Amino acid sequence: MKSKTKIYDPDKIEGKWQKIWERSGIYKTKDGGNKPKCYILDMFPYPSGIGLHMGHPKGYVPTDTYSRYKKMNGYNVLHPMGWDAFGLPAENYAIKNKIHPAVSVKKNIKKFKEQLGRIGFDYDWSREIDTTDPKYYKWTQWIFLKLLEKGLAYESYEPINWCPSCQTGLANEDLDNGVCERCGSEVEKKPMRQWVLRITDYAERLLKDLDILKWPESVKESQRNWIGKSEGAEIDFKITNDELRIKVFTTHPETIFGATYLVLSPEHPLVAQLKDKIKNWKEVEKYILEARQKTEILRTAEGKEKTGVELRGITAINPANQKEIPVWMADYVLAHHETGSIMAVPAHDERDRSFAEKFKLPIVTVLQPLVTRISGIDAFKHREGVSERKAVVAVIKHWSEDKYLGVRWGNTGWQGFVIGGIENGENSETAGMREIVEETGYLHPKLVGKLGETVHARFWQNIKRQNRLAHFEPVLYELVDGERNEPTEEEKTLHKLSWLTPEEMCAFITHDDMAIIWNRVHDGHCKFISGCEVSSILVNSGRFDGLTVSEAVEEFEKLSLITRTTTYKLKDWVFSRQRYWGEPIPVIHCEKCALDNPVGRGVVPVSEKDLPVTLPKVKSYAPTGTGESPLADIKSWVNTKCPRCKGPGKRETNTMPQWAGSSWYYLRYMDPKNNKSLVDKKREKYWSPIDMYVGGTEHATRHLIYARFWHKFLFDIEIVNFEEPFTQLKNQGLVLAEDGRKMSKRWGNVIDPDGIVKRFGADALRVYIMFMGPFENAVAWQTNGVVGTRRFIERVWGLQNKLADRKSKVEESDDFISLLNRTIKKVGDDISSFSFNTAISAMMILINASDNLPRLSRNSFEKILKILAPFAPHIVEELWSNIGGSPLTGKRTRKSIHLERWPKYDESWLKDKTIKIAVQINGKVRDEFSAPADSDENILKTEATSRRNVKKWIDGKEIKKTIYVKGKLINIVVN
RNA sequence: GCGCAGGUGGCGAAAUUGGUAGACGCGCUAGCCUUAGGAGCUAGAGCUCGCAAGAGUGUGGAGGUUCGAGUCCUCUCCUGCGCACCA
Repeated sequence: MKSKTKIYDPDKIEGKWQKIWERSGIYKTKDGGNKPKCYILDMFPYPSGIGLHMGHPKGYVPTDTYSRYKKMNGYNVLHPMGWDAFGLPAENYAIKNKIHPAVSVKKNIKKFKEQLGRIGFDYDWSREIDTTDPKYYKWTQWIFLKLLEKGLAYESYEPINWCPSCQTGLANEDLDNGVCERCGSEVEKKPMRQWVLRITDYAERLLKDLDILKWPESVKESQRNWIGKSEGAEIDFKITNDELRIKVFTTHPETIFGATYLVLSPEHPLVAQLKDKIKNWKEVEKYILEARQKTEILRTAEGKEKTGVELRGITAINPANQKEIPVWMADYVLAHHETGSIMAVPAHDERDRSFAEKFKLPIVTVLQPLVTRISGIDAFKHREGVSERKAVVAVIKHWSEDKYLGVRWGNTGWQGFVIGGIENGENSETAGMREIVEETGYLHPKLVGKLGETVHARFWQNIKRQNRLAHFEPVLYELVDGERNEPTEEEKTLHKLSWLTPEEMCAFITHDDMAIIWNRVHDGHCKFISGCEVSSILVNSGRFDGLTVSEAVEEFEKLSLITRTTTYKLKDWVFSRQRYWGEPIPVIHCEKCALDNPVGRGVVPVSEKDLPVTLPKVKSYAPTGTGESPLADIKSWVNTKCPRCKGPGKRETNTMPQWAGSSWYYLRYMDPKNNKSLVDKKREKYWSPIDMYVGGTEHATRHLIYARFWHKFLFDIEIVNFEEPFTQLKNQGLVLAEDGRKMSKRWGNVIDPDGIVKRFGADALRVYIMFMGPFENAVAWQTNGVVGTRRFIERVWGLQNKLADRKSKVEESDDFISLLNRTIKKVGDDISSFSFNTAISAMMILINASDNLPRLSRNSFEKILKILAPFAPHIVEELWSNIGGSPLTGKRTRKSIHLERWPKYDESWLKDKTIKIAVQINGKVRDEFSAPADSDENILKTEATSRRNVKKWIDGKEIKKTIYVKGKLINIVVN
């Protein structure tokens, strides 16, 4: 009999094992072998001076558990960690405190590593990387050289986003509603030289390959939005009496005949060229200046009220109908979007309509709905001829109630409104009057008005055995009174009439053409009905009238009226920053080479053997504000030899953005020490792609799109063997403060992981983080919750006192053994599906049950420790080692529990021996009883009906049927 | 406005995918015990009525399908996230 074990002291045992693990190297990963590989990656942290925050373990602890589980299941797991250490905070800290960023970064990394170490992760630290290490950024620069070589990096002089506070240019991705996402300053447009990466060349692939990724739908959707593909056409509008043309982009080229005016954005370059011709230049100039002063936010925040000014003296020719149309300027047209100019089709575009209405511009309808019956007896037969007919559709309102007349055509089952042909000499209104009297017998219809555009319908007329194309003119009438001629018997069988409320009418209508008309009367709630196909055909479009949208677009294209194009919202990646703390862009500017080759502007790449171009020491890290980085001041560094002509050259002084190093870091972990290549081909082939990538949602459109872009490029130049870097992605939820707000210094509600580890131990913290809610959920921190998981951990600790002696046999109940087996299965399944919270809940149930046993067998205890090992690695290692000693020698005879195999469960124990059957009467639970698992259905039913609690519900009633759900319940249906 | 997630006790949440709603944990209540602690043990608890047995009711709301609905269908309301005068 063992003596009582000492008190659980996480402080002691956790530190002890962390040291032993590190010394023994049990977490070192081999590159290769017979085991299947599994690459599990956490998004690496930016090592800020504040140290670890709760968000880090929220993501890192679950992947660590997942990693340990995979290892125990025979996988060769790569689970590395490193530092994304370039970036503004370190630089700003340097400016303020005059400490070189490299120094503070080193200090921060040390702190981060210690803090991570205290939580007990299984990282292979021999593969640690740091993006600011020249040995690392040599390869970041190398990738840039390759991009340059392939024409994917270029210098541009277009105006870019400039943050006046951070004193640097920014990419579109770095803006948050027009504001610098880092400091919140209003961003300006500033023309300056910059390096840009041609990410747009990859737009289509970046979009298409999203389909093969196992990523959260929301992240994929964000990326689709960001790429912003739109298919349409470009159309040139010639300016009247001028050689100049206005190019517009539209997603609806079929509406070209409806383009009644053009609109330029205030920034449109053509405006300057047209200045002399514009008669109201003063007014236009004022508008331009006003627009320039408004920020983008202001412009859009003003809502839907549109402003604009006509360019008097300028007109354009609509190439479709040669009509002269006015040209306007308005800020609802955005300069940076597509061509910065539009053809306005007010009849079919909401924005254009409100603009046209405000400024009294013509509105020409060029599309009308076409409904084709595609199923049922009246389905349109595409191969047969068509006879056309004009008809009126009369919607008739009741004289005193809010009801409308529904007509059912007795012989066809068709339900809708009064319909009749329009005869010679009639218009739709008069034809409708006549039809109402003829068809319904009501004598006093009053015309209310037409109901909008013609609705076309194609269907098969079964009685006449022919296709019909009907042009329905909808007209609304109201009856003055109910006076009526009694209809003939024939009429009565032909047309069954009923007065219907608007809701009833929706349900009554059988075809979409009628639904479209009804929606014009009764605003919009009528759903379209299956069996019909709704499309549009052209009208008011000259000889193209009657064509479908796709037919028209095809025709226009043939005539070169339009040029079909696909555009993307994604813009090329502005890649240079006028700051110090980043990778130097490895090129040299040479004036002599510029003369030899004006196209290349004298940009000469640093030769590969001279990489890395290291950051020099500077006196001042502060940005110069001139649009040049602080590097420009270091003459000894800037002035160098041109690698091509050996003449004098100047180094590029811009640096790369923070996203550069993180766009490929996952490859370096595979082969972190390689100084011959970025990554060894064999190793890359072995480890790629990443099987599980975990991080926060804030990287949905930047890091994840940049990294995919670089990866695809590296695939193209055959550095990597697979098109996508991260096959599976998961986002951990936020940790909110106890008050439900974000944790922030400002609110004083920050809980730091270190403090929790000190008070409760790393194992309790780990278990709590995973237990607090589903992995992806944002959940509020509760320190009391950690108390709960600490209690759980201590209960596990206490189990060693129940441990039976090696020699003595222990009888554990069937129930317990069954529970143990089921828990092994459930915990494994749950880890695989990232359902850590339910895995822990299952283990709690098991531990509670173990706690209630008088004695626990060694075998069971070991299994319990093993399934707990991925969650609470320290305590299980301690307990494992406690029971590992031989009672004779006292020597430790076993290796770490983390090198053990995941226990197997026994299928035969997963089934219950006895089952609990619930008895329902009409679906309500009234009783329950236990029975052997193999009980016959009839015996169970007999038992159920004979029970007292059941009898009182069924006595005197007729049992209509009895449903038995195997092993679960019996439902008795009575009336 | 468009798209994507979600709405279940006082709280975090479960629910084998159509079969006993609320497992597990926090908090709470009562009792016990003690080395007075952020401790342990036992019991209780969705809500309403009731001393209780029990009955009614209950997964944002309204309908529907079904012997049976948190789960499926229709409509609707609310919350979070992304995009947004996107041509």
